[in-house]
Amino acid sequence: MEEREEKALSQSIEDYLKAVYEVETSEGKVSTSALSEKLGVSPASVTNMVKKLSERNLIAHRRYQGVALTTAGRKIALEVIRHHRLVELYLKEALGVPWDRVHQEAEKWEHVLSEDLEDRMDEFLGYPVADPHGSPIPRRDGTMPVRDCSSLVEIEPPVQVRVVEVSDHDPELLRYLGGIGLYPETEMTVVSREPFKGPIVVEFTGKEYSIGRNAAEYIMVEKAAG
Amino acid sequence: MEEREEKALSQSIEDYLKAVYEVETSEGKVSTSALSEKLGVSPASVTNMVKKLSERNLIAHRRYQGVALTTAGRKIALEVIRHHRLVELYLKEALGVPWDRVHQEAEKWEHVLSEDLEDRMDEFLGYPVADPHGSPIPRRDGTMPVRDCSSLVEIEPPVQVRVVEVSDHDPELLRYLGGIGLYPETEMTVVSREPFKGPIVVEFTGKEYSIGRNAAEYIMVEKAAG
DNA sequence: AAATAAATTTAGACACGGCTAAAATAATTT
DNA sequence: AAATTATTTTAGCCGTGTCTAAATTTATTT
Repeated sequence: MEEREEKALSQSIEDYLKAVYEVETSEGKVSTSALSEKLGVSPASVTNMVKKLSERNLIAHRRYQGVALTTAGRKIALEVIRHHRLVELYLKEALGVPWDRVHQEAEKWEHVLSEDLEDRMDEFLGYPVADPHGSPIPRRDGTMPVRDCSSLVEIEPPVQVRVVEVSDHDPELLRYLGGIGLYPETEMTVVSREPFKGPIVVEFTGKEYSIGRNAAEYIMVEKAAG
Repeated sequence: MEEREEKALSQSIEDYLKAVYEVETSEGKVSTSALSEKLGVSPASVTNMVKKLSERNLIAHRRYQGVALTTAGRKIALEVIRHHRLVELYLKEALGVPWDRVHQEAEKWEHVLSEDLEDRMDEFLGYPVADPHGSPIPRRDGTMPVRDCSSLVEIEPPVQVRVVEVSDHDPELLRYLGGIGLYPETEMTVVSREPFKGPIVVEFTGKEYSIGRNAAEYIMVEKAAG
């Protein structure tokens, strides 16, 4: 019986919380400048908003030291991400939107999806655990599936791997990978890793492909046939 | 080569233009207070916004006299309404959302639907001409299908009619009508119209129903088997 | 036609979420 | 350790879209 108001959150607030979660996950620390870059706003705007979110107890802020999500903030971030990833998969499965475009659409849809429609999409999709890029979909209870995978650049060839996830940060990369048929679930052999930051050579469906380090960095894999 | 900027319109602006269109259609004249009521904002706010829309040449405004859409404004209003109605039908057909709830969801979705997704939904639905309540869906070219129908209260019994449209302004009414199986396309006989503002008696699927004037007012029909 | 009532507009304020420029703090060089 | 650079915060401004209270115009009574 405290001040549980369940007040509607603005799209901006949802975007900030999601960004904090994502930076927290990929960088560990969440600096003002990292958020500024991620959200495409000025550092001053971030500081401004951080103050508000911290007054609302959605994040914790130590001046000049960066921010971290509170439990309440993390819950909301995960809800937004769940919406985002469910929508991505829904758009691909139900409406045939190509995987390099679902992200952009989901950025808007994630903010207008009711719980009822979330459930309907979830059911339609058969309670999926990952979006079209292989990113895990947070569960309804606000927990995130944990996985064990590593970047393709860290793999010691030769070995058999399965693609788990591909970063969706660059549509161009997605089109390239889609073009050669490399998706999550694809099983392939890592043939070699060329020296001097050369490409990683992989083989699947009978063909060999040379994948540059830049691209390989964004491909997460796990050892196949464990 | 004038000042065609294709600037993104805010959700508020879209809501105002849609409201002007709807009031224009149902009342003829569009007063500040009618918009105020429809949009749930104060009359002063309406005047304020009207000024901006009129500077943008989306509506024409004569002080103290009301507003009217310009060609540009009408085009946008119809695009928003097309989105709204396509989404309503899509939610019902693809996700099984009951017809008394699609309106509320569509109010949010209409503002985030890309042209690409509009087309995909349109195709999925087989290029429909009406939403779940029977309201006509504006065409892509910005024209509105014209129809010839009248309110059930104006019908002289006895006569055979087909339901064309049911107002979606009240979810309660929709649940009631859905409960007795009265939807657009339903064919029925208007049996009698009781005097002293009594109910209209109709018959379909072998049963008779007494429909109060209040409800009947919101049911649009056309003569069947023309 | 004058008085009253209703509708509309103006004036001024506010919350939100952005911005730039300048000040404060932290990190890195030299 | 002092100086320089980079990061973060503060201060103050702006546009959007809302509000209330007061003034104005139009409509309706009497």
